[in-house]
Amino acid sequence: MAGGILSGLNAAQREAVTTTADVVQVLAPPGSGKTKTLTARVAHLIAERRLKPWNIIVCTFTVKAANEMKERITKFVGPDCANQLKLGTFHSVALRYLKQYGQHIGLSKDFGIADTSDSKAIVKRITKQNDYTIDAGSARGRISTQKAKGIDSEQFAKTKKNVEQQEFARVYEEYEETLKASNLLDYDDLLTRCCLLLPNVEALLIDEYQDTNNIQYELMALFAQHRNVITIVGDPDQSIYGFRSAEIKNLTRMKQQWADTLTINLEENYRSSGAILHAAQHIIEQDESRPPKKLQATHTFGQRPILRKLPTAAAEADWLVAEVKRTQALSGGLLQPNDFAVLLRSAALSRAIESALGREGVPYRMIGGMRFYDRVEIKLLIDYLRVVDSPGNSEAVERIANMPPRRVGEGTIKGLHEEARLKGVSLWSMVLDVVQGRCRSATKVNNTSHTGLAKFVDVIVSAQKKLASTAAEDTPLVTLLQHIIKKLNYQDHLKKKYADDCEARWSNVEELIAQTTEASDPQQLAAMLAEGALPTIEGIERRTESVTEDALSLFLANVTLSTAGAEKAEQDGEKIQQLTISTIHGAKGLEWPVVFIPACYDGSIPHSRAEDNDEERRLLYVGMTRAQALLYLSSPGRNSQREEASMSTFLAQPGVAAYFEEHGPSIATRDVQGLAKTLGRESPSDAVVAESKRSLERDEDNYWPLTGEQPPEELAKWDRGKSNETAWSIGGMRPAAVFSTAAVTMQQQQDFTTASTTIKAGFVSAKAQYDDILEEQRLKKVDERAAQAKAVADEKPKGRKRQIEGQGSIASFFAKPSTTAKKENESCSNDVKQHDAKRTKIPLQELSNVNTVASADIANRRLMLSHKLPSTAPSRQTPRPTSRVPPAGNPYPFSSSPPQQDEDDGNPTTSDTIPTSDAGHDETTNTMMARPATTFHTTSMQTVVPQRKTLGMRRSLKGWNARGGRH
DNA sequence: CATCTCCTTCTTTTT
DNA sequence: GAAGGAGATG
Repeated sequence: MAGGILSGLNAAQREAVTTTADVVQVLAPPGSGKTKTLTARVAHLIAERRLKPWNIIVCTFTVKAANEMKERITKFVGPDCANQLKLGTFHSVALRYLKQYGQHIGLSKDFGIADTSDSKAIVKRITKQNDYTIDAGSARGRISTQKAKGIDSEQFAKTKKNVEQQEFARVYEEYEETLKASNLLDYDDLLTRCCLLLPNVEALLIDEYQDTNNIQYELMALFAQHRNVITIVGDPDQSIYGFRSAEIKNLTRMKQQWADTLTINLEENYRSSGAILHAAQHIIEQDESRPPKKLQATHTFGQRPILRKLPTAAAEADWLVAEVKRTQALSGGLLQPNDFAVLLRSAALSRAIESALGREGVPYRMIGGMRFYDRVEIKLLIDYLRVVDSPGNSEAVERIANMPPRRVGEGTIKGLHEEARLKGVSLWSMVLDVVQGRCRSATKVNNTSHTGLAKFVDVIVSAQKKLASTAAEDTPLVTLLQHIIKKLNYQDHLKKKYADDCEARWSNVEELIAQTTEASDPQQLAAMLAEGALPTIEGIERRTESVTEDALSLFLANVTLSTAGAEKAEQDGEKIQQLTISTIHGAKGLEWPVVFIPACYDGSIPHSRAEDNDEERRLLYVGMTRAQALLYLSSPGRNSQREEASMSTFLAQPGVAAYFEEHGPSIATRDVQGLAKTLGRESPSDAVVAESKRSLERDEDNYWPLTGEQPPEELAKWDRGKSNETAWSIGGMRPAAVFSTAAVTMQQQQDFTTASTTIKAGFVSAKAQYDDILEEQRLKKVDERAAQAKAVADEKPKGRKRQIEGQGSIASFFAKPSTTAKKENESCSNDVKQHDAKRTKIPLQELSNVNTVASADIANRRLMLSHKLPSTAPSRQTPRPTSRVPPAGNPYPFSSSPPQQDEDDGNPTTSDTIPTSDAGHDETTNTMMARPATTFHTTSMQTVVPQRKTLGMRRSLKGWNARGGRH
């Protein structure tokens, strides 16, 4: 077993996995096997240290990372064991504790989670009502910041200084009051409240530790306080969540608090080609305040990354798509759409690219950006469900009371809401009173409004009845949703309101139905409840509700905490090959063979509103280091609003250009072999390459001038107006040159006429000629740099350094339990004192006692339910063949392993291979909290739009095409 | 009083 | 493309 856990790990990784030190910091730069190390450590703790999985917490920052983590751990320990881990995002782990034990800190079990729109609406109402001058948006941000620091509204009010701060203090207080009245917790509350619970476990592991904020740090200390077994992995260079109050300082803070912290540095990169790594390294080293760090490439130098100038955002998108097709063809199918990712600073930049992809028929999917649940047509239905679940949520009630329109106006609703607030009741009960004539409202409600409200009440009440009367076996969630949809005449409403794209919107609704269907599946349902449930603790009461109600509120909680966007599509059980578009933030922890980072202009990266340019630089670094074999950066001379844009300062620095090519690679046979090696794949035969090459219009990146100007063909197009014939098809280039006198343009012109035959532009032939020499020089440079880096590193104790053993200042935080032995099933003393009245302690004793009993129970139940799990588990007893079995072909090498291990075979069937860049797809198979949110799309996407090539969920292509055509 | 339509403005990153 | 405002219409 141990051999299995450790196989494929290098010395430093092994040390991190097996160390007996309790507190471990693993500093893991990009591609150094961070996740692999963390998952192996979990497996080790279970297998060797005999920790019980339910006493281990694994925290990640994103749902995606949680899913991937779970999948990988499952490979080590099997699904049953993996399911018992408390694994998830900080927020979801906290949620589980709160749902279970929240009553001990005065939370009712059915609290809801306030999403962004709730918070926004609340703050806005407060500022408007009181005529505060403070901006609602920034106030919201400040509240979050305060909470992340652990400062509650009372505390803040005490320290208030100037008038402005007093005003903010009032907003903060009122905001908190409103949440309380509505029985809501916001995202930050999940963490702060969980801190009051003082949960206790045996081991805690945290991924992407550099992104923790103060509250999360506190939570970490609390989770771990009993045993102090903490393993974190992180990398200060990849800290990109400062806007969410992440504190890189938490790394040193941790070392101070636990003086015996063992620090392990991972220093080998198994992901990227040397050329990419060097370029990225050069960028990150522009930050002089950053301590120098060693990062050794293990791959060959490969292709230099590309830094390309294009005239406009639209041209950039066209060029990008052309490069995708070109590299795909020239690699002879070595690269598939799945291998490509477009990473963006902000989601809004995707439009031009989506439309270009759509035009060219390249299938793609979008991660991040507009979330599925945030789409108006979906959000509305979710709001209905939320109100059915907890009518006390006045924000949701206000949003849906007149939606679809029932002739109840803004004035009426706002009036009632205000009146309700003054009376200290919920808007819902106010509305109910008015409709049922129980009391007269001060607000005038005319007849039409009254009937409108009555209709609204009817929808909710009848839905509630439906929910109460539906047995668990009867798929309560779908039934409920269907009921609401019917009552609202929802399809008609969509038709009326969104005449032009109502089909797309309706298909989203069908998607939602499909999701709730999945979530209503008795197995899923039971699993969801089991996952959510922590072991029952004797003597501590747990409110039990009806299964159906539990299911609804859990479903809604998952919706709020999930980032699910448009996801995978399958056809005939095969996953469709798709290019990925993602924000850089959303791409953290992932990797692709080919990465494009377009829109590298000032104002985008670094973003014009960014406060911390160093963080923006790190963001670029994170983006660049996602690439394995090919990396393209580009910048348009004009942004999408046609304003002038200049190259990102990070890339315009002197010296940077040396790390980049100015245009896409020629991709000769040798290059294809190089790519294949970096990716650990089989190199295609020359014949195959030659064949696929034939489909190409041009086999070099020589259409767009390197200067970033428009090519003559484009000018000719402009000249001719809206002809949709392509320039080359009519040989109409004669007059075009007149528009430009630039030599480059002329050359392009020449080159262009012959590009499809033999003559190449100058830069191409030059490149071909000197290729070998260059490669040699590069390799030399790599060695030099490596030597330099080594010299620097050697000044300090090499690699990891061990710090003094001994007890630090843990006591400064909380009392340490008397027993510290780590024997299994140890029943520790009952007398963990409760000296902090504010905190409800859940002594470990209870957890472990109960766990030993309840766990068997849970294990059994899970055994039964575990078939939903992917067949990626090591077991051979593959469950029923689902369409989710990973495709047999085309996986990616497990990039974070030392190369020698899988050097000789890029063979998909090795247990060490994993479809890495496919992570999004594989989300389906994960059910961390039986997350229906990420388990959809397999069904309806294909039934609804089976024919479409573009499977991205944006529905705006029409508009853009129309606009594009107008030029 | 409610609704519709047309207009402008603004779009960072995530739980 | 979405949210918010203004102004006309029902």
